[in-house]
Amino acid sequence: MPKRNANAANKAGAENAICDAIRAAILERRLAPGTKLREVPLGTFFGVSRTIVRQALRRLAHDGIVSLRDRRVAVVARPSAQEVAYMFAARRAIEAAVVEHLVARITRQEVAALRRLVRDEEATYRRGDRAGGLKLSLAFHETLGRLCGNPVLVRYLTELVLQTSLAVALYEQPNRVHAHADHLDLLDALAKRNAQRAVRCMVAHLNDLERDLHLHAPPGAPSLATIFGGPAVRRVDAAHAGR
Amino acid sequence: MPKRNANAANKAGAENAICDAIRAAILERRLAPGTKLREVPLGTFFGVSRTIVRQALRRLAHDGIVSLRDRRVAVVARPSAQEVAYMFAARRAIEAAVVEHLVARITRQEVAALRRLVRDEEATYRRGDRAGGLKLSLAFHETLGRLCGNPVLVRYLTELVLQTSLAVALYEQPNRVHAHADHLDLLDALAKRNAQRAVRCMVAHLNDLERDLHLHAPPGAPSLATIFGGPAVRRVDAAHAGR
DNA sequence: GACTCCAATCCTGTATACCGGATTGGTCCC
DNA sequence: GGGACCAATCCGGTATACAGGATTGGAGTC
Repeated sequence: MPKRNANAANKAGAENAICDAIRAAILERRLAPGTKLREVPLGTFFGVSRTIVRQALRRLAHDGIVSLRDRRVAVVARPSAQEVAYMFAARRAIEAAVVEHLVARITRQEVAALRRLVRDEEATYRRGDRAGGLKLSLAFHETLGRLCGNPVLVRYLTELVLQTSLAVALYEQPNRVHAHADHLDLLDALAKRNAQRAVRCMVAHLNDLERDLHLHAPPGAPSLATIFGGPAVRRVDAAHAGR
Repeated sequence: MPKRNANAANKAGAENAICDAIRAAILERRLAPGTKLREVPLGTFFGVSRTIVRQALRRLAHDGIVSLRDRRVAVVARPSAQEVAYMFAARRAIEAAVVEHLVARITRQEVAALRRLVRDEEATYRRGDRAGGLKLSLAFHETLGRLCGNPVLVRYLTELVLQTSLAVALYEQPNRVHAHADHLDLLDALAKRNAQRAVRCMVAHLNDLERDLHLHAPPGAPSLATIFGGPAVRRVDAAHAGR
């Protein structure tokens, strides 16, 4: 919960606070792609000057979730279909590496904990809480990363998970169902230390995720169609049927 | 060549100029790990204020080649042995992915160009120009990245190549010989579209590179031993032999 | 003679002032 | 009535001023 901490905030960590708040807001779909991020209002809200906000925005831009065109207002990134393809390819590479590392070093306890996480995720989805389920799903991937023990891979993975999350927000099909089985299959392979199968599971899982996006259809406009629930042309056609 | 462009510089690209200059200086071993990077002198040299310098340093810190402790002067990063191990592991993952992508899409012309590059590198080394050879060796890896066509992977690769370069500067053995054969083997496998062999070549190549570092021995001090050509203790012992 | 404590200086962190381009709303013209 | 031009305002880019912690050289003491 991004609480207003105007005067109580320690100056030092303010930049991290802003970054975290924006990252969280993106993950939780409270910040849609294309949303403007003005420096002064953000600074006022968090009780710091533009300097700090600017640093935070720069960092987020480097992480690929904020677009920082010259002399123009910063906006939440709206990756093109092409860019989404690239980031999924990169994510396959990174997560495959994570899984390979993990096969050698994961413990029974960790597998058990992950299984619990997946079951929790499944239950949350079944309960109809899509936002919560999504968050747990991401937590699954990030936990895998942390367990693999390589901070460099973790950094890249975290970055890509965030960007991917943005991509999903932009291109997802509304009635999509999340495949929980994928995660369990992967855990099975990990538990049996079957590297090839584990990697194949992970890659297949990410392929599914990507395939379920519809990367055609223009994200050109700020997705008015998404806002109003369907292609605007339909409605106009219906209203002015005689034309 | 980082030329002083104090007044002639366009303000806009100054930050990039600083980043590029520092990156180049690190690659060419003109900036040793641990070197202090003070904001004011840099700003004076490049004809901009601390604001720009600070942004550049921040970016380089994000890229992992500058260390930015709080309230202290920025320094060129000196990765620990542990961190070096992590970055090599990550680099193996990324470059393996690059090679895998490349197998499917590389053309005969591109292979030929790469072969020329390797021969050039070999000749440069043989001529005794170690700096030039190193640069061409890095160019080989970056060219592979660019040809693979995925900008995300290229970004990570570039980052890791730079960091690795820093690691080599810190831990290399002075009498090391560069193995040119590795690159040619890799090109062979690529030309024959043998993905498995190509990946194995690349991984082996990076393993060799890492193994030839001596990651023991303290990089704790700014490496006085390196500066004076040998372990300082020896000299002291020799001078005060009776003690 | 060497170690420690202290003060002057330097350097970084943050805020803010100023400049110039982008944006938007109004007005004029077609 | 619609579209294009223009001006006022907003907003981001850069430099700079100010504050506080780090560093270093010197003086004092054991």
